[in-house]
Amino acid sequence: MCSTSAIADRLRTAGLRPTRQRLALGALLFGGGRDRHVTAEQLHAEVAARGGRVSLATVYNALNQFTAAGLLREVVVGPGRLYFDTNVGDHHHFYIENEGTLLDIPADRVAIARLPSAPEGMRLERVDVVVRVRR
Amino acid sequence: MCSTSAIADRLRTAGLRPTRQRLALGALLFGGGRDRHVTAEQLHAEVAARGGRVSLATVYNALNQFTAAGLLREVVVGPGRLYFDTNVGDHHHFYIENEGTLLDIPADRVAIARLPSAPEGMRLERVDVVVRVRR
DNA sequence: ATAGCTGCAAATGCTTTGCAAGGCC
DNA sequence: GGCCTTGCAAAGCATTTGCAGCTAT
Repeated sequence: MCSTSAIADRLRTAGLRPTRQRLALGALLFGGGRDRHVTAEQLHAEVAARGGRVSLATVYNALNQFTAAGLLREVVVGPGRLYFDTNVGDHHHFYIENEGTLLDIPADRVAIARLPSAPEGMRLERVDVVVRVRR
Repeated sequence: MCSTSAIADRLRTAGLRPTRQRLALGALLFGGGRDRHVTAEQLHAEVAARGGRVSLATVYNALNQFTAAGLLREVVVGPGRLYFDTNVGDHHHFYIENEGTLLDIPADRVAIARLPSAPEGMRLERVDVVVRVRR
């Protein structure tokens, strides 16, 4: 269920060539079965720790391409703190400020009532709820 | 109600010396009577447009000091997009993505039901709701 | 007088880009 | 082969910091 070929298929379906680098990153991101929140830096370190050789620029490029393809979602919690979330479904986040850690909050655990409608002529893109906590 | 001396008092109360630079910034931020959302860059340009001379570094420092003193609140909507909000009360935001504009949503226009409690041993800091829209 | 500010420029941190070399179809 | 990718290094932004000189109290 998380073989290399499954990831290759996933990339191909998204219109991305399954190169060695993208497969390595994809395996780390999607191969574990559970959802992840990573920064480019973290992912780069992980690949390196497993003996992979992918430049940081390529990690950034790949993450952006994965995001554009709908395989990932960006989560912004602070200036200069861009996370990529493998959970692209509807959900929200806890952000542990003094650790820099993100935790998913399933969409059905948060109910937003009485959200004002988007201003005149605007299309709603997404609603992000970030619950900031501190240990 | 928005004289220079009122702003000077506000700064003094916050433990900040009412210097020429902080008064100029304070007048732009708090003098208009209505709430504002600005970036350091924008505010710097505004001061310059009125003939004021304040360095960008000082604008950043002042905004951070105002925030620490509870006069402003930071709003993060994207990486490298740090806004300062003169409305320090409980409320949320519309973010118009293709304009880079923020709009306040009064707290009583949004009701968050069933928010999961903070994980074990964590103290809730704040809940940020950003409604991303696009024109 | 003196502790606190300011300005400048340099440093920092994160992310993007340009371009030549390499790899997938 | 041809076009997409990669790697490296350099550029780009937003923000912070170090330090000498200035200023409010």
